[in-house]
Amino acid sequence: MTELEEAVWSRLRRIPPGRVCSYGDLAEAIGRPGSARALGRLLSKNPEPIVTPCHRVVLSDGRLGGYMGGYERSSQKQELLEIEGVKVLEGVVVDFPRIRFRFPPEGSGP
DNA sequence: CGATTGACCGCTA
DNA sequence: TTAGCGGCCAATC
Repeated sequence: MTELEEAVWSRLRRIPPGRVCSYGDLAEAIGRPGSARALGRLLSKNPEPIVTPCHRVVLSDGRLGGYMGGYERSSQKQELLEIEGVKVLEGVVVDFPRIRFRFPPEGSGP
């Protein structure tokens, strides 16, 4: 488990149910703005897809993006989100800017 | 080592 | 407004 991966999982676990963030948001939160695509690569090999809520990470325009290795399983990503109360229409998170989770500035946590 | 790949992002036509 | 395209960074070949 690399240090980068650990940083990613720990931030991911702080996103509450019913909220989502973008890959770019996550990248910024771990102090690596611009590495959104690289993070997607990491999430694609997420060892524990349920405990680590990688389904709460979507594209910056509100589209779902991939899940568990590719775009094929994004429907399952949608189901998980809807269970948490996130509405999705036509593969797009409804009202994405409003339910978007803002990561607290670094140092404000434990 | 360099080259390629991928669950992305933002600008341009 | 909607497509397309290049750039980005970390892992893999």
